[in-house]
Amino acid sequence: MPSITNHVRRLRFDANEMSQKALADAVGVTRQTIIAIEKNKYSPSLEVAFKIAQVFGCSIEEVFFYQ
Amino acid sequence: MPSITNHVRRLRFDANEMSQKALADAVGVTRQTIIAIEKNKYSPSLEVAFKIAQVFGCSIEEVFFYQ
DNA sequence: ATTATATGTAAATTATTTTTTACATCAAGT
DNA sequence: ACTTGATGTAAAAAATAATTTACATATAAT
Repeated sequence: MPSITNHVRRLRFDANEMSQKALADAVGVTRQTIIAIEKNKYSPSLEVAFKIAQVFGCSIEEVFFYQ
Repeated sequence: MPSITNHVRRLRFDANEMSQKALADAVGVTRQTIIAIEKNKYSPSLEVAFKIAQVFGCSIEEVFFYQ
């Protein structure tokens, strides 16, 4: 139960309905990792957070929200 | 060997010579975690990254650098 | 001289993140 | 009817992050 929320799913749909697998491939992780992040099962490592933000062309703070 | 560098040590000295322990306490981790991050032994979790940035009053991107 | 604070290093353990594998349902297209 | 792609769920294993503990050196202050 992480204290960090995120807009990954929203951003994924905004990004031309990008699929979980497409995002996973773009980021370089497995689909399970994307699912876990979207479902807030845990929050990602800083490296994965950077990569996700990069794929969506925004800053970490625009994707992930602390508190 | 993380592909992320950081300015934690620099920011710590800029912040009135804040000690490793003072930063660790402010962030809510142990001194070993701060040491590991400063020495680039590994990069922190997203949560710890957010807290460190918060302590220094800046964004994650001003503390941590991807690539 | 001794106390206190800051830093350095190291190693074992615990906790968390990520991968791997597997199978399920649903909808769209052929 | 069948195939394909997208999503959902689950659980074990592997990888990485973080804690705990311990001891070392150095410097500054009393």
